[in-house]
Amino acid sequence: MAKAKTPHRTGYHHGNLRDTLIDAAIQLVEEGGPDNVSVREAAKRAGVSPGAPFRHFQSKTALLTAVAEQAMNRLTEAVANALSEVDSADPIVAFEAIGQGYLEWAIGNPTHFQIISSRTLIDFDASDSLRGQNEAIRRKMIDLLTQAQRQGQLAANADFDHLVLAARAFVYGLARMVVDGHFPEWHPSEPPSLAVRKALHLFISGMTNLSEARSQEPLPPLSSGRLDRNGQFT
Amino acid sequence: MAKAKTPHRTGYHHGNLRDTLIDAAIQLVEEGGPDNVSVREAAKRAGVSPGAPFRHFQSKTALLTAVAEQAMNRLTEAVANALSEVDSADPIVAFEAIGQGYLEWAIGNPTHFQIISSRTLIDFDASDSLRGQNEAIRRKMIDLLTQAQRQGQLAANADFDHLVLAARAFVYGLARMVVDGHFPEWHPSEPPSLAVRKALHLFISGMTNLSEARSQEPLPPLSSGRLDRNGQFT
DNA sequence: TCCCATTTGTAATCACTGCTTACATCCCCT
DNA sequence: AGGGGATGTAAGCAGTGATTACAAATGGGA
Repeated sequence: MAKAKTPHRTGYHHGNLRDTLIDAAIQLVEEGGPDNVSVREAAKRAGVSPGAPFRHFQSKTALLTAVAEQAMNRLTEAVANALSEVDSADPIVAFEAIGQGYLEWAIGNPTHFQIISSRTLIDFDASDSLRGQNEAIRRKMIDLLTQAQRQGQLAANADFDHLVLAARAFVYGLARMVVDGHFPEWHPSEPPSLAVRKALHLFISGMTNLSEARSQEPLPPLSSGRLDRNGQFT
Repeated sequence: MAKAKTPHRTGYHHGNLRDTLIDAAIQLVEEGGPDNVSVREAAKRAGVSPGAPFRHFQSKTALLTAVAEQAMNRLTEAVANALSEVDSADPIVAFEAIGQGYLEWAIGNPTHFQIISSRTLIDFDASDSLRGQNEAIRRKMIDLLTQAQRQGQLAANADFDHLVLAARAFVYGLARMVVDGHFPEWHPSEPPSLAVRKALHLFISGMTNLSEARSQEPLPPLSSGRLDRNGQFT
């Protein structure tokens, strides 16, 4: 946990308000999702006036960004943990483990997942930490695919950029479906944690068996009509 | 558009406030996303007092649900349109077209996509229309996969449930990545509309070339440690 | 040791939100 | 013609993020 070493409130001054506010915000997030966080309530829980937090955070967004950074640390940790438990030299197995670790964390921490995935609740671009950890995961994925290619598990002309994009989109989509509550409509018959593992395994299987022939076929044309901003074809 | 046939305001009564409010809400959504919608502002634009909308919508959620129903109509239309333009008997081509139509609509109408995908802004379960149209698309996907199987394009023991789940997750994930603004981090080199098409094609290729052997391998084990609600392994 | 600038808190206030209640007005049906 | 139900208004509640002027505590230099 975000150890807030509070040196006892001395009366007027709090002592460690910044960290205490982050902890309060985390608590609020866990109780009722990102929308349950209000600066006032965080201040109240820290035993402080409603205006005090703004000495430490320029805005509510800044507070939630601090929460996101902690959440991202834990996600990175979970992924690293999943990787370290792989007892195989097969890079594809490791690749799948990343996805599995990501999904387990997202499903186990849905509200934190929502926060790090949002670009309206937090200021992602302003955080070196958030951008850096995200990029680290992406690099690891590319590394593993490169290894797989060297070992002949991927076609020599495999399209890494789109492969990584596809893998990320797939895992992100699964996580969001669970978190957004879309599972009842799309897969009611099984607990999400299990269905997600099976789907992931299916995806990895498909990825490694891409025949060069079909994947090199020309793309189907765009729909002839263009979409206007109301979704109508014109 | 949601033709609000307004029979002239007679002075006190509005005449067609319900539809007018929906239109105003749509306008607000298009201007600044779902968060830009406020009941008061919709009322103001309809030229009516702040309390009036509550005669027609029990809550803000109910108003947004009405917006979602209109958006869903257009999504269904876009998908149907994409399907009708397929000039091939290959069910896999049609399957890809559904994904392509979905993605084009989502990218072209990001805020409407956000609304129909949310389960907090709207009351999805309470709307027969929303549930029905969603289910119709899912059925169509299963139909096409069934045809593909009959024609030998999918393994005889193909796992339809998880295949449809995977396809849906993949397309949903791509759409959300675009809409949520994750593309700069994951695929900065290309316009999303193009990258998305390529990734989709890659996914479809992988799906149809699933070797039975690998996809029937046992699942890798769950991470040995369990995740607590803070994302820590215990 | 004292002093004062800096840091960190308070109090009051603003504009905005969703929503409710009591009351006014108008339309339509008998 | 008139009354009942539908639809609007006015006023107001509690809660929000954020800003401002002011007060208190802290700690480093003389």
